[in-house]
Amino acid sequence: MAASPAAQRPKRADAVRNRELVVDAAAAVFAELGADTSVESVAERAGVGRATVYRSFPTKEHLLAGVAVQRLGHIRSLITDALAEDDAGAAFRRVLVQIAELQAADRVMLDAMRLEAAVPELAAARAEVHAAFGTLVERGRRQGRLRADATAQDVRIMLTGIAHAMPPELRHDAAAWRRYAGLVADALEA
Amino acid sequence: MAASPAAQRPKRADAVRNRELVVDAAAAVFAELGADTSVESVAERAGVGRATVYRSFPTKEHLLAGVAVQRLGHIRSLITDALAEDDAGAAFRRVLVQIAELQAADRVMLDAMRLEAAVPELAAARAEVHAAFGTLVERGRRQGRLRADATAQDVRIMLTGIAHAMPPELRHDAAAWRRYAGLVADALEA
Amino acid sequence: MAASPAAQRPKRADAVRNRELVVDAAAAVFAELGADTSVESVAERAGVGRATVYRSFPTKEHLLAGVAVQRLGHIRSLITDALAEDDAGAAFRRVLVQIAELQAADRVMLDAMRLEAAVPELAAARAEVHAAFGTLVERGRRQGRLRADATAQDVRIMLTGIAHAMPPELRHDAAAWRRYAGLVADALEA
Amino acid sequence: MAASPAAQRPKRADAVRNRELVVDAAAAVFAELGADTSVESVAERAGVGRATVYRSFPTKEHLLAGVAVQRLGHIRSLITDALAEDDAGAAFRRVLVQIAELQAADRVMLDAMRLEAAVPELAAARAEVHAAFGTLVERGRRQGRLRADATAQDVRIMLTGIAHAMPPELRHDAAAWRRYAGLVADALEA
DNA sequence: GATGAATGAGAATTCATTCAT
DNA sequence: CATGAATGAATTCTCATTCAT
Repeated sequence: MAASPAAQRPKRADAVRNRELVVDAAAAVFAELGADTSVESVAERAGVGRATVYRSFPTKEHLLAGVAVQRLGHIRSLITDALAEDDAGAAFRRVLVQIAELQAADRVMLDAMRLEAAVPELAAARAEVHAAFGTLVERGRRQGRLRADATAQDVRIMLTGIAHAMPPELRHDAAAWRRYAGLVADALEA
Repeated sequence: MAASPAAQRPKRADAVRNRELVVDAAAAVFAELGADTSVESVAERAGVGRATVYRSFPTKEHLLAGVAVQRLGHIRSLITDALAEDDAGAAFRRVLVQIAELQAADRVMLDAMRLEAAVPELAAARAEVHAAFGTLVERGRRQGRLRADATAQDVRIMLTGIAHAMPPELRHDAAAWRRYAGLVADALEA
Repeated sequence: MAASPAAQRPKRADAVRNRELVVDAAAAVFAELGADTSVESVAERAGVGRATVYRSFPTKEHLLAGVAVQRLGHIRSLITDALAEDDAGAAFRRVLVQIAELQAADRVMLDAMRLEAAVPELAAARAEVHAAFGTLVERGRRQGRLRADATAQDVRIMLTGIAHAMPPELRHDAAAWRRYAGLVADALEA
Repeated sequence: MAASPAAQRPKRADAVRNRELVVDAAAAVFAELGADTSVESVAERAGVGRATVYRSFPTKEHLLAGVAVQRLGHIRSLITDALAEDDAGAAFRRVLVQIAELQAADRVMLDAMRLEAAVPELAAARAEVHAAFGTLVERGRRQGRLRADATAQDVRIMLTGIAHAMPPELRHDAAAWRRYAGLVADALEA
């Protein structure tokens, strides 16, 4: 019965559409050229004026955060799916691969991770993913599939790290990604 | 046997000294504040004028490359030492830890790694380290201590990646670094 | 006798109401924060959309002029009242104080005064006030209460000037205002 | 024997010259068009690049302050001269006229006065002028030439105020300025 | 008729790099 | 040779104003 918190301003259809256009463009541009690419180029890619970007995102930082939130949402759903599985070890390994594939060809996440959580939505999204991952890792440990000291943070550090260090020619090589995800899994398994 | 004087530019003593001052300053500043810190601040730290920096390095990119070359030299010597050891497995693990410690609190290397090898010295230094690492890994494989598909590139990707993804509060935590180096070693051991 | 409907635009009741809402909001906002505050904030204060402001005022300049006209109307009525009094000297002094009080805490008028009279209503309102003041001063002179060379313009320059130069901590100090109005009167009295 | 405080960086001749060029240009431009004119136009008037302005003045605010300091220095010396005179009343009146003439055609000072004293040199210059004026007024009061409640602040408020309210067509009319300075003197004399 | 969205034109500021002393 | 000065090219962000719902 209570209105959903976001329902305060139902927002016009075109505004919503443009916001999405912008986030997608930002995701693409930042992924390709790094987070210090100009807002101008994001606007161009989105096919809107520079100022339109600023309508949806008061600051470049917010824009970056917006991209990160989107992506974290995706990751979150991957983990949720994995939690529905019985075999925690297999699920863990699969999620790693999926995330790795997601991050292929993408330089955004780490830049976004360096952001102080000045943007509340980003902090929230991070916390959610971290919690979900925590559950997944915990289950793996309890089933004896992961080493006792494995943490969600380990996963994050290693995976996002690899994503960043990946040389350009391997960025789109799914097999390579699968292999590195596997190595990480190996490192963390009991 | 002597090269023509003009071609070799024997370089005056103070020029050499200044070059070193500048590289060291750049290493320090970039490590602390990231590679997009201004050339001005590097000059200031070095105690020289801005233009003096440009005398030794025609471009900011060259400066960054200079820092990377210095660092790669250091890493190279670590590997060389390791190659003198008998136990390839132990040596490998130790080098990982050493490198990890080197990279603690340092944001330069990855930025430098992203550099296209426009600067020849950088390409050379990279190749050298890569080769040395290749030898080390190869020995480890032959001794059956590393998995058959382990490569020098794996090490680079995982280590530098972790260095970048490391959250600030762990950056200076040597124990954490040792732990992650260990995880990488675990992942690559047979 | 009735003008053609299109030419006169009899204006709907709500349109009129909105116009007033907007002028009042503009008066408040500009007084508080100066004339270079955004149209957006005026709209917000008025509780209407930005575009609604532009319906009543084709330009920000017109909006500023609107505020000035309103205020000049007020001043005008003060002078009219004064003209009904017998003692021109006392009346003059009283009006000065009243105007001073009006302008306390208000940064609009001078900004508005700098406006070229591109807006006809503003020119008209100015002329009216000027004329009324002229009459008042003239009477004072004829009664021998004001110096022979005193003009309405003197009053305007000194009063609005003081209003602008008044330091913030005195802006709301009615006693200080009364004092300065008195000084101006002293300067202009015979 | 001690080096003068400013002697820390003797500054190159061309730098000094340019700084003056810039201040003068700023004084002219701001006087003519108001303090919200772009830095660009100041640079253009000075015949230098925009960034050159920023070399001498880290901020537009500093630039404005610089202009104000220059002007306050001038005013200060006028007052100092006046203090050397015997007849405080005449001296007072003369200074008012001189200052008025100085401020003719100038919109800067008031804008500068609104500046929070974020720039220390400005605060100092203000304090100095204020103190000197205080002495002058005090002397006038003691000689019975000025009213007992006259203050340096009164002078500042009235004079700078008038400067601001002066209509454009009178801005360059020295006679008008003399007249208004006289009115202020009248207002403040015993 | 009213609104929120979109936008182009600036504005301040920073920085890598080149030049005159 | 070394330096500080100068600069043009970007970059982030703001705002008056016009448009589509």
